[in-house]
Amino acid sequence: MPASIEDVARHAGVSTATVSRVLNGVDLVRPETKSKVEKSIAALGYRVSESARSLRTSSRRQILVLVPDFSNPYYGEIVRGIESVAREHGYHVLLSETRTEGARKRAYVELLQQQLADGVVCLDPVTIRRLAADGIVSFPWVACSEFLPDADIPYVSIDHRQAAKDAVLYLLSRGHRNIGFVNSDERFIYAQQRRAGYEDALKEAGVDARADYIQSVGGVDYPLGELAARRLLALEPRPTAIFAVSDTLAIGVMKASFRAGLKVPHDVAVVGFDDVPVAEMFEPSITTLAQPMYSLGQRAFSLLLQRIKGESTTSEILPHRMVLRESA
Amino acid sequence: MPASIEDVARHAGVSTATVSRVLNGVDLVRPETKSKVEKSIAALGYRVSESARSLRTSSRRQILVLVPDFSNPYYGEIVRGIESVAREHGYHVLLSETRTEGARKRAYVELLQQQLADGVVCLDPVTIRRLAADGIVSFPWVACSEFLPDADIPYVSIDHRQAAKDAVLYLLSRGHRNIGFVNSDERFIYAQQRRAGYEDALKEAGVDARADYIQSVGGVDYPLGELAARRLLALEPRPTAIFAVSDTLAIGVMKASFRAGLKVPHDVAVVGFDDVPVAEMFEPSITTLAQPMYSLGQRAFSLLLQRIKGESTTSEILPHRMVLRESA
DNA sequence: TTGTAAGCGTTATCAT
DNA sequence: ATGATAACGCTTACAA
Repeated sequence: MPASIEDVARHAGVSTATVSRVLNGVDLVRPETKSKVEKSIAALGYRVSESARSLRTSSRRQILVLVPDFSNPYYGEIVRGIESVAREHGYHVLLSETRTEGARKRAYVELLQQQLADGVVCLDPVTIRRLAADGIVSFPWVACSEFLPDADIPYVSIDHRQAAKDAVLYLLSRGHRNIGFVNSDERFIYAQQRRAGYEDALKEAGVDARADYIQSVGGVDYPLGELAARRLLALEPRPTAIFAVSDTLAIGVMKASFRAGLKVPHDVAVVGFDDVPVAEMFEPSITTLAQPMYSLGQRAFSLLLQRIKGESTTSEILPHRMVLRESA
Repeated sequence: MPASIEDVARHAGVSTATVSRVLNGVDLVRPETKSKVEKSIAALGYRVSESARSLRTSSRRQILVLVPDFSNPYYGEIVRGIESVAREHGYHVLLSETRTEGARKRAYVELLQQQLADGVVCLDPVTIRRLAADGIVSFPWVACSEFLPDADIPYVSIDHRQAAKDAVLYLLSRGHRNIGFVNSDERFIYAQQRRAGYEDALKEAGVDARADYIQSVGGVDYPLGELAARRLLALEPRPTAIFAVSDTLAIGVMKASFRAGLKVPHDVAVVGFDDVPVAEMFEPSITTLAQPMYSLGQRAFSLLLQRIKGESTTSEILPHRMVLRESA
């Protein structure tokens, strides 16, 4: 049996109220009393029961992070950011993967029904839409990376449209006119915005957008990138450059290009998105749009904390950055 | 204010004990009573307070997973396995990254001092050693992937020695005699065992082991793989094959090889370890030793659950598998 | 089959 | 500056 606050109180010859006071560093406690209590705490190896504290304060000091895919380093970096600042504020991080619809549903129900977390950072586009559609607005949650422009839900993200435009503008500046676009799932805002950015750049350069140059494959897994590239490379005229909305897709695109006997960037230039760690290591190394994943996570938690405290919040757009490497 | 069990009881015209009974599906409750209660629960939108339940049962139905690096997909897969079966058993997963010594220390202290989790799955070699050294044995925890052979701590892992031997045997069978070995940190058991496997294979083939063919670089980050390769490739005679103890290191090795103007596998064959998703996508695709990451995670949780329940447990060795691709 | 009530370990209000 | 004590919402003997 672990020591309770009462054991400490008895040992120190004070009341539990006093022990609680030194525990929480609130109110005035006479220095001598305080050190007496601290000695007893040490002597008994006492640790406060988080469960009791949670019940009493109705706060778990935990947040839930909903992640589409644990094995995607993009999300890993964001989670790192979230955790780093959560920890600073005494919060712990509960993780749920929403890869499958079943998992997503369970997570959703738990999120709403049990109060095991004081708030939620949601990285999953589908769940974000669902939360908004269900009008979940009193519960403290924020969107990160993906978001809803018009809903009243705080988010942290980048300017996807401008970022995509930057990428395509770069390709145009290198003389490319036939530029393929590999998108994930256009139901998602980030995907819509990146597509808009792609089209913005083309229009600005006076280049006609060809519908068949746009491949939306519904996800960001490697094989989907290969699939998109196979389709794109079969087109006439064949694109001389391909912009993919994630590094994983870009890798798939390159793989398919190699299989087709094409050299990157000589025969087809490839630009990715995210700048995950492996982007620098791939052969050729990947030219990509870097998102500040770690900061995205940090800011998302800060926003969430404001919501938890009931303060008003305002969404944030963080800067992106184009990283020039070998693939384009 | 969310409805409490008392509200439900009042609404249904029964006692809180009865509500609790239908909540937990225990004891006999008359079907009519049960449905009456269930109606009230639905009507009031009642959800049990996990905090109160935790306090009462002194179980949080949460486990803590200590992970060296979130952005490494190897750990991501293991965490997925852990979470999948944890969820089946009604447990939630708390995540802490132990990348830095500071984070590691904090996590360690929290692990021991607060009872915010019913148990721990530890993936971090350093923390595993520390827990063992500190004689933490009454607290329910298990090691996963890394482990301690002689300590009395349950673990799930693979036969690292045999796996490494398999890899090197394969290289030998392809005619290689000058085989470099890139290890991470030989303070860790898995690293020691893989090195032993490397030496076993050499000995079995009657090939002399050269000390300078072994590079221990202290970690598995990409740049460390490049570093190791630069050293190895400067040797005389130059190794014609390199076995690295992780795919990330293997990728670094290949990168450095390309930079040195060498072709893989023609000039230098490369074998990795883990079979992370990108191993198949790299150019050339990576021949590697696949670990059953997902199963590792699943079994680790199962073992932990046994410990939590106070049942006796026995460590498990899961099968590995060599995956032949293009790099060797 | 159901109800009563004690108690889990805190925090916070009100006295003193 | 400190103490007594009432919650917080649940589970579980024990009683009925």
